[in-house]
Amino acid sequence: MSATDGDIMDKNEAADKRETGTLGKLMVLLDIVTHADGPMRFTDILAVAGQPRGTLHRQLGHLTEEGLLEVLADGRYAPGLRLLDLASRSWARNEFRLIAEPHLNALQQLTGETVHLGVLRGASVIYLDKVEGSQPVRMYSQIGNASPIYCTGVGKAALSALPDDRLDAIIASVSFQRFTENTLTPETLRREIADIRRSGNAFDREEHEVGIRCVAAPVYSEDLSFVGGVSVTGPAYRLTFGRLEEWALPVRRAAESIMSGMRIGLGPRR
Amino acid sequence: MSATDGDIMDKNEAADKRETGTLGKLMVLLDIVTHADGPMRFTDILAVAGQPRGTLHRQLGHLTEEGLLEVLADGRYAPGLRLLDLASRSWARNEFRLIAEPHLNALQQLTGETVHLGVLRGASVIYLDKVEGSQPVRMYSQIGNASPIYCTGVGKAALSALPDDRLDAIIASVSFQRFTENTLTPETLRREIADIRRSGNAFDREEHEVGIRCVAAPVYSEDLSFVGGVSVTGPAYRLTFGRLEEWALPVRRAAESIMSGMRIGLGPRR
DNA sequence: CCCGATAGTTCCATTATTCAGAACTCAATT
DNA sequence: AATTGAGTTCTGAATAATGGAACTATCGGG
Repeated sequence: MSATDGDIMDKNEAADKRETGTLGKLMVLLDIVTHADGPMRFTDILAVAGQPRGTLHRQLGHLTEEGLLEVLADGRYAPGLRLLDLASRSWARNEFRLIAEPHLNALQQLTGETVHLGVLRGASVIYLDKVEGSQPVRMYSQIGNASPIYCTGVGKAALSALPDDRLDAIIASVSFQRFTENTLTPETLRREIADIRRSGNAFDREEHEVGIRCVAAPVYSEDLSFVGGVSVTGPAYRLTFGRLEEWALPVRRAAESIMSGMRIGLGPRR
Repeated sequence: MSATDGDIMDKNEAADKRETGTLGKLMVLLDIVTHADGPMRFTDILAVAGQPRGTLHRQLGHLTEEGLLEVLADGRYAPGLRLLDLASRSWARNEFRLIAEPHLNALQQLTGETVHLGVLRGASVIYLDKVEGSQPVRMYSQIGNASPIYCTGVGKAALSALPDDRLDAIIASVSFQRFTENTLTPETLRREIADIRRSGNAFDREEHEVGIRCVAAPVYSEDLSFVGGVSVTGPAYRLTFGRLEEWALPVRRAAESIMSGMRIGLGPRR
């Protein structure tokens, strides 16, 4: 009851209001640089960071010394390699991923299509793992990516596991972008969530990308400290609606296996 | 005058002496947690961090709020998902990786084996990219992983591009661990570096992992702001010594293509 | 039920870092 | 030579981090 209660007291959980002292300010800078289209010059960062020049200079210096940023030969700043090292370690040892791995492989074997494991974080889904059919994993091609909740199978599956208040909070906080003709709106999303809760499966019918469909099922821990989903994704010509229905059960089964694995693997230590 | 002149005169650039203010202290903690075998309790961290409890508590709190760490249901700390997100962004836009990608693919097509791109960072090699062959052989290699310099093809190739003083400094700073019967020692490494400088190719003859061999070639920018290498890696039964020789040239060619790509892609902006 | 031990959290005066803005250097332009 | 733009360094003043101790919670016996 202590660590988990992500109480919904604040509606304004906007990414802008941070209260993490010095670290928070530095992370804002790191975000600016990693989110940019390419390397940024000092002046470019200065313009968006809204900090005095002297201050910014020292901050970037610190980030660079720690390897979180890198200074290119021309003086521009780019994300640093230290990030890759940190991430690869955190990925390799992630408990949820390790527990899910065999089940993802099994599901991949069964379907022959790409299998994803994603987790809800804030109002996005972050992909924790993926098992591809013919081609092996291109690690960061997808893993680590943050994707919208409302138009991915995993995202919708995850949402269906949340209590209504948290669901409402998230829907309210997201701005719905229309990626394809089928992309949901807040209203249609709510209706779908109700369906998913009933059937146990979420579908993505070309809602994010034309030609891509998927079946997903929610995966969550009892205390909702982990909320995510598994999915099978593939091209529309292979994933006919019949196929989607056919694989709905196996996907659900995989999700359940992962969840029981989590109870065994994580439960005893509480 | 003492505070400012942080000239590069100090030889003792051991990883312990950081001068990055508050950020440095936090990064030490982040390293502790990401390098651990598993999630750590508060007290575990306290023991190795050597900080007062109150201080440590606040620091961990800040790291957690920023998503760099995560608190599990039982209170233990694990690396946070924010790291994955940051890394995936920095990876996707990495200039060197983007320039090298097509050449890595070509090399993979030609050889059918796994191709790596790695970069020197301090006394380790960090893998920036990997293109796997169609037959997945499970081996220790992952993007973002930091591996030892002295027993990987990419590592040795990278070393060969360095001037002697930097080479010496690195060799002196590394503790040589014996992974297999063939793992090099400081002396044999120096001899090999000389060979690599002459021939343009580095080899790994089961020096890191039994049954795994590789051919590599150095890739570096003119000003040595980028020092790394490309390699073709595979199981010993396929990568006979004859094969290694046969692929030495194509690997060198790929390295050269990447370097000329770097001159075009990165040069003009300097 | 109470005791002691272990684990984690909060408080607050002290101290060290960070801050902001101006002054400075350096190089490219006119 | 003078001007602009880009980046770096310096300073007292403001702020955030520090560390020690006091506090709470949880657990395992006796």
